[in-house]
Amino acid sequence: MIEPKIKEKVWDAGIEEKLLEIWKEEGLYRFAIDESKKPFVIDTPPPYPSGRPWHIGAAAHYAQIDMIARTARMLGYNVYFPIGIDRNGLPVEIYTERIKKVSMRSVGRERFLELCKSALDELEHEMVTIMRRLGLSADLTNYYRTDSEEYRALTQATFIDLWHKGLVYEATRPNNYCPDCGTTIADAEVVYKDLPSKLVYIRFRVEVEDDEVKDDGSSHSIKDDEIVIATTRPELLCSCRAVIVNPDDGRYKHLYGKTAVVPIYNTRVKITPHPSANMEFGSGAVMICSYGDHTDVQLFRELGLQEVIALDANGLMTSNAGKYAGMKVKDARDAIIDDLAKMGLIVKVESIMHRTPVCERSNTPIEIIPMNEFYVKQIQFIDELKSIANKMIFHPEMHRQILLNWLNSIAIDWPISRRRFYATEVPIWYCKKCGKPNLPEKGRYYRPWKEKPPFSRCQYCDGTEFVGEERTFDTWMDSSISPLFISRYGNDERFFNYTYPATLRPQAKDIVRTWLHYTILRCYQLTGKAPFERAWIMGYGLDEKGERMSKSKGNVIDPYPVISKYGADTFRFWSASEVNLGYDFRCSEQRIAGMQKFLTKLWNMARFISSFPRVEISKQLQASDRWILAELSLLVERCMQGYREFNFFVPSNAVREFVWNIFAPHYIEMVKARAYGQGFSKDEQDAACYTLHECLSTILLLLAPITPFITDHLWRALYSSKSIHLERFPEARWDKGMSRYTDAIVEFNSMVWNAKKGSGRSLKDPIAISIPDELKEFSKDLKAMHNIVM
RNA sequence: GGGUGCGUCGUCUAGUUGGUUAGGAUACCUGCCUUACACGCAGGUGGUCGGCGGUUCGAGUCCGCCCGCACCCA
Repeated sequence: MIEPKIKEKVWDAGIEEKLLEIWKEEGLYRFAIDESKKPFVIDTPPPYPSGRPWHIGAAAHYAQIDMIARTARMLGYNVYFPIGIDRNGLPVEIYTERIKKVSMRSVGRERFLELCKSALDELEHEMVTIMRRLGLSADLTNYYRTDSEEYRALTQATFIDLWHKGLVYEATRPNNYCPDCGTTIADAEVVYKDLPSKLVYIRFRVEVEDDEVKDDGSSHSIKDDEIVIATTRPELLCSCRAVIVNPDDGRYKHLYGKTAVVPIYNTRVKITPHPSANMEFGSGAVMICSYGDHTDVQLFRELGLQEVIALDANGLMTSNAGKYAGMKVKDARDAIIDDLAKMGLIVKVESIMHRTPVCERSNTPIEIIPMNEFYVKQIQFIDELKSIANKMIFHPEMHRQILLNWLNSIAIDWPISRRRFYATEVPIWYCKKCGKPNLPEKGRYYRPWKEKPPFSRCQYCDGTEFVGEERTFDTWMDSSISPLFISRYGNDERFFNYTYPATLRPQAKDIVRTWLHYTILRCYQLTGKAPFERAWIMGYGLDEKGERMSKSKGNVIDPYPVISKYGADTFRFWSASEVNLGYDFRCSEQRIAGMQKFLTKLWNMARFISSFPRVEISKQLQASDRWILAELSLLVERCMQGYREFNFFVPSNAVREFVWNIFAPHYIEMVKARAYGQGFSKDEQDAACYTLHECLSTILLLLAPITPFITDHLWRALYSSKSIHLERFPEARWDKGMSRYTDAIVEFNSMVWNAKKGSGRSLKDPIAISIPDELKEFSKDLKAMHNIVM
């Protein structure tokens, strides 16, 4: 009896830790410019540490990004796979305020920054640990942070560039404002939620002029009519400047051009037909206020109305609201409904669910308030961005539409300044004398709120005193230049030329309108090129019932214990074989656990094959050998189709199917006796040994990007002193013609097993059965396999 | 309300230009220690392909309407 080289009966995930050490020592995944090889640059998403635990869906996501890197290496590319951590902006500030129980504006800027930093360090540690444990083939000792001086200096440098190109401007205009976060936010940061709300029907008096000259000599008299408007924002009554009704709405035709009088404030406003009034909603008559929503903003512009600011930056009513000045929105609303009711002007109040715009970070309903902010121009680039979006390769193709939809819906330029602290500072000092903005030279990191300017004289007048800008940038100003940072834009020309544009941007579906869009915009503005050739878009991880995980639902799965328990390869194989690229996927621990079985199967198959010598070449291949090699070639082709699309669902399932349904039950059983040399010649035995190893080594190579641990361990144990991760993918080099026998072989074997089972015999008992003519070539192996006697 | 995408056994899915009894995995059930593996082997239950119409000799596949889910925008 021949001893297998591999002793253990199951794959021990503990070996993974040892392999991680070996890989680190060998420096397998170091990157260096090599002009002779084509680069493959992955613009890896820097994950955002915004709470514990990290999302198991994100872990699955990063496992797949690593498969992209390993696939590209095995395709022969020089792979650059940087890792970063995104550490700027609102989410971490809100997390810090909650965890450390402080308020940003009362604790002091300097102290708040320290608290954010320590919160980030803790969260970051967890993410890096998981990425390392998953076996990410990146240099994890050398990852970047978007809040480093180097990164922020680049953000500021690119801002300074845009400024000089005339792509940045400052303007006061109505914008989304989150009273809770105390800052302007971009449309991309606004989400809509159905919230319970009151729809209030209010009577407006309408003046009806009668020009008839009366007998008594008076020129005209006033006869009153009324119109009932429906609104969810009665507290904005003071800023009402028009009432609109739908032109198709027969109820109000007689009131066109008439004047309505706003209750309480007695403002006289025109009643105008306009298609944006929805006849079915409320009374069909809508009051236009500055500003209840985006339609109001648009109508004020369109109708040339004068805005009345009803709310201030703290979300309190302004003096324009009269007696309600200083009240919070909610209190003012209640008070005004009360007063209107006393005046008999409320027709009714309905409870409705209203689609309310809220701040995606704090969940607070946003207000639209005119504030002075910096903007990056994007409207004028939309046609070019669409053409880039149409040329870029999308995996999967269907997600191109998410970006196009967003580009089609963009209505305003991008407001980039924020009234927050933990972010990259807007690098501007204002001259105290003339008030004009002075920008520093790009090159280093500036903090105008605490530093003196790097210049002594105003570039516009002879002023020598300056005041630093206090605002910071939107986080996406930083993350949108990741392809420039990783390619050392502006720092290392040779490196930049080799690595920019990146080859592929992997990312999640929910940040297409932010990260994907802003990156293309910014990099195009700065370099004139799209930042990457391909966008690879993954869905969300849901819980086992298909619901989104959230802390309040209590259905969050912590990835780390799952990975430690079952091993990284099990987790990775689950991710590859269960997650269809671009679709949302369910995360079930039970199903992850089930994937262990495949690794054990692979392990034991390798263990069995390892008892036979690897024969270099065989000239005596038997029919069974040529048949399985034909199937092997088909398998290689199928896998490579998946790998070329970076869709790991295809190769993982193809290999599993081949191993479990064809190779192990049919081929291995057919050649067992021959491999042991029982009743066969040495040449025939060699042919079996050769073929077994040929199949196993090919299977290992085909699985290497997906399960890098077990494949490398087996590769080193059986085939090489070097890592499998230095190898190329195998080629389909066997004639595929013999695969025409597959169905007949499977059917015949099944028939024999059933016959034995049906007659109560053990599988090793002899059986008298005739082999079909078409399988004549295989009869020697089949007889030995089933113990067929004539 | 509008737009976009999606909808195949409980779950993950295959299904090529429309062509026999819709294939596999997982879960479940029933037998089996057959010298790699009981984390195994063999066998089995389970699907009116979201619904209704239409085109066709024939539709999971093409067309229309509707329903559900997700995202985006009013």
